[in-house]
Amino acid sequence: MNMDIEQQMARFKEICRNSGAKLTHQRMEIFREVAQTGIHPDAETVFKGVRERVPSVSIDTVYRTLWWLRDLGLITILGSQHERARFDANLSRHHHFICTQCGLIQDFFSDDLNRLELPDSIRSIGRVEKTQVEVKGICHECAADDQTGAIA
Amino acid sequence: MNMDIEQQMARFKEICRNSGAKLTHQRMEIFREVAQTGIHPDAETVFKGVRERVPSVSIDTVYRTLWWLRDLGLITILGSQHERARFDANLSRHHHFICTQCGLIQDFFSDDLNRLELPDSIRSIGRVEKTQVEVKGICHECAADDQTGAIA
DNA sequence: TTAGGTGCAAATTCTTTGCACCCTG
DNA sequence: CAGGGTGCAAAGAATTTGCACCTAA
Repeated sequence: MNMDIEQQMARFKEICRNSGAKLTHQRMEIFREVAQTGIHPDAETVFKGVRERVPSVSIDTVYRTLWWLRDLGLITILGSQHERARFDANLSRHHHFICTQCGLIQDFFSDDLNRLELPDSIRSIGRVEKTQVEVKGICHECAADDQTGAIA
Repeated sequence: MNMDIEQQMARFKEICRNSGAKLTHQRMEIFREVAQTGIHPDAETVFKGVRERVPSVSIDTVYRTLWWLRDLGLITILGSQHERARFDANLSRHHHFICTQCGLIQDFFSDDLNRLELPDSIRSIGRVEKTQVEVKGICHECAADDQTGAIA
């Protein structure tokens, strides 16, 4: 189901090299930490784990590296992005489209999606209270902005 | 699809009264602000909106009220909870079970869910890059802790 | 060698808390 | 009138930044 850790490390090294970035000890250990755990750690947790192997590592390097890994597409971030809490008063059954560029969260509705069947394996994890589909992508407005040729 | 705003306000007032809490001007306007917008605002955005109508309101009241509204079940919070960014190196297709009590995020897999059909309405929002199912609930460990009778 | 990367410490930004005063019930 | 709720200001977290030194290539 998941890539072998050494396979992931190899892929990481290759992408890193290709991007022209330096392959430092810290970067390798930070990526390894995220890749080898299944717990979806936050920055602090990654930091503590890496520090066991690289005692001199600093929290700001962990942050810088995590965002850099995201930019390279080697890791993803849960939630809308690396964003603050956002609130929703719509209690009716709905789903979310999240623009990964501007942070827009747009509701959408679908009876089909409301009827989703979850796999049995869920029961071994816990009691389900709510199921929602989360779609990530680029909203039309951001797509247009990109074309209009902003700085990039 | 969505409750009418005045209907929502009425429901809010009732739940508020039933809970024994006071129905203050601030609380009403903060709830109204979240309920009347579709943009899933963050705390700062709610604050700015409410301040137009209640200039004296303070940001800490907004935070306190938002968490209180969540506790009453009148609003929900997007993302795992009101939590920090969390990272994921598993790039293969998977879905998440999120425990709303302890913050556990557990991956699960399902070919059926991978084959989800999104409604056409999605196309009017933007270009889809990734679709994931997010299941929220209480994990077995938390459920067990609750029984063992902690403080509550 | 040398440009990018790191660690440190300080700055920001976001969120929470203590406390005196205020207002709903 | 009483007790919960609010605003203020200050404290605490979480995250980012400037800068001098370090190190992979």
